[in-house]
Amino acid sequence: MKQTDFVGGLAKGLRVMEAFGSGQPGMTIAQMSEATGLDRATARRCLLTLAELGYAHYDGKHFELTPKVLRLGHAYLSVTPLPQLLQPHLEALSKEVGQSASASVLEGSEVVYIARASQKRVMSINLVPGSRLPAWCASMGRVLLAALPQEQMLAVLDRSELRPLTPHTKVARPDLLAELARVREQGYAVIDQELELGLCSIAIPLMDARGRVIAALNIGAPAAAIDARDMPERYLPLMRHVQAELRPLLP
Amino acid sequence: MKQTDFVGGLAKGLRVMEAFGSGQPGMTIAQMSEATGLDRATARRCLLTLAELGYAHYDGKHFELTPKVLRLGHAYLSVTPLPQLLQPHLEALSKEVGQSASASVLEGSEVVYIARASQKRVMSINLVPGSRLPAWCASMGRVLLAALPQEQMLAVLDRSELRPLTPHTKVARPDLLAELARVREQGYAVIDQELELGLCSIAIPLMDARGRVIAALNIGAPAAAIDARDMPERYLPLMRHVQAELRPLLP
DNA sequence: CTGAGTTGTGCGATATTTGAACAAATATCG
DNA sequence: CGATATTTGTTCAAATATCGCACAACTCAG
Repeated sequence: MKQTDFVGGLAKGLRVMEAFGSGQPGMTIAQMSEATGLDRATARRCLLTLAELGYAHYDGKHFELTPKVLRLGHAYLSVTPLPQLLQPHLEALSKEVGQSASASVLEGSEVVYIARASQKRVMSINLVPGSRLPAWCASMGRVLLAALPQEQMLAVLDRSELRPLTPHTKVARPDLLAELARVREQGYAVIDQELELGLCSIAIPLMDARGRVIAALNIGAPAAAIDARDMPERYLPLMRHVQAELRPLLP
Repeated sequence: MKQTDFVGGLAKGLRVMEAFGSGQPGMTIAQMSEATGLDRATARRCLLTLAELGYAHYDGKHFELTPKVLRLGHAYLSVTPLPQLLQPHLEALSKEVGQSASASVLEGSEVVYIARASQKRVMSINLVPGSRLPAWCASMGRVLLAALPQEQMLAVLDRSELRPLTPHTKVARPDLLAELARVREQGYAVIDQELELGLCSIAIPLMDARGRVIAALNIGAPAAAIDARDMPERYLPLMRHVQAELRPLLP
């Protein structure tokens, strides 16, 4: 890409907006400068611009994002067919099994939730469209990684920080590779409290009409409600049904 | 605000991102230029920058947003206490009454959904956090407008396009003012298919510890399931309970 | 009252926006 | 169907705005 085809101000402003996500609700200019690596003067200008446009609020000391930023995510959700198409299926599935159902896509080394029907909260973190989890230790992430060409899959693992999140987390690379091979083989992934204690989940890939994996579908349940080993038998048939139903609808 | 404290490139880029929301999933450079009023060259630079940063995808002809933009909305949702606090209450409420429950705030002349627990789809439009509806004809909007100082409330109505969305929509200004006065009086608003045929809803304001109205809570139901006139009796007690529970928790 | 930390400001150097002109692609019409 | 018209995408140099630094004003704690 040509040097002159890049709008630096936009890139910096987006850096600033993302930086709001990690930290306290209110950020001062200096904190923002620190968090983004931008010059203080630049961070200040970006923040003032966001405030002027109504994306942020400034009380003279702290800046915070306003609900207006939701417009941006909404600009994606409302015109992209995939989330809209999935949502009713997730709701039906969620109701049928009495557990939360979600769909996500792979972005870099993380899965991004694009639709979700929640039944009850079992995770400490609140998952909404836009939430992100490390791919290597989430059920949908495993499914999506397993669908990648070997080379890309390994590249993602290389970039990931394989750190145990619970005592059950598989972190050894050989274990992970074996697990991913098994996932590719059997067409589904099961996670037993690897991401968060007390949470099990099962995921399958969603293919488009040409057979390319474009998203993943999962059901999450409290470990207290069901043993992870029973999840395939209990949930897979329904999930496969949704998978088959959606396939011809995806372009 | 000082002229030099404004980053034009950021403002233009955000205009571009929002413009994706209204239209087809894929936008050409010329369409974007048209939609934003930016010069074609500028629109192109913004789009290429977004593509370079991974917020958009470019196939040589059409640009479309990627799920990465969800990060931005998520930056708001994940650090703002209000949506997080509300979500579990909405889910409990939704489950208890078997209908969808939502929360929203006022932004300009629109309500923005900040949290939602959906039970089944009754509206043709898919509501998610970030969705917007005109305040004057939505139940939560009426509640939030009624809480505004008279002057601001009138200003919002002046800016709104009072167009009937269904045969039931109240559009006459005197009717609306009388309705808003009643809403302020009784502390709740009921909408009977004014926004969409077949949809009824009831909303109440959510106050913070100091009594300021900061958001609204609603329950939406198909007109087939319940007569709008029965909603207060059936749903208000539970909603008031949530309202009272939340009030001391809101800063 | 000091001093560390933070915020606001002015300015030269640098990078970006602009608008028109050109090239490529697509649509229109005889 | 081919030629012309129209739209679209791209390039370039001049005009303009931004960047980051250094410094001043301010705030808050000890």
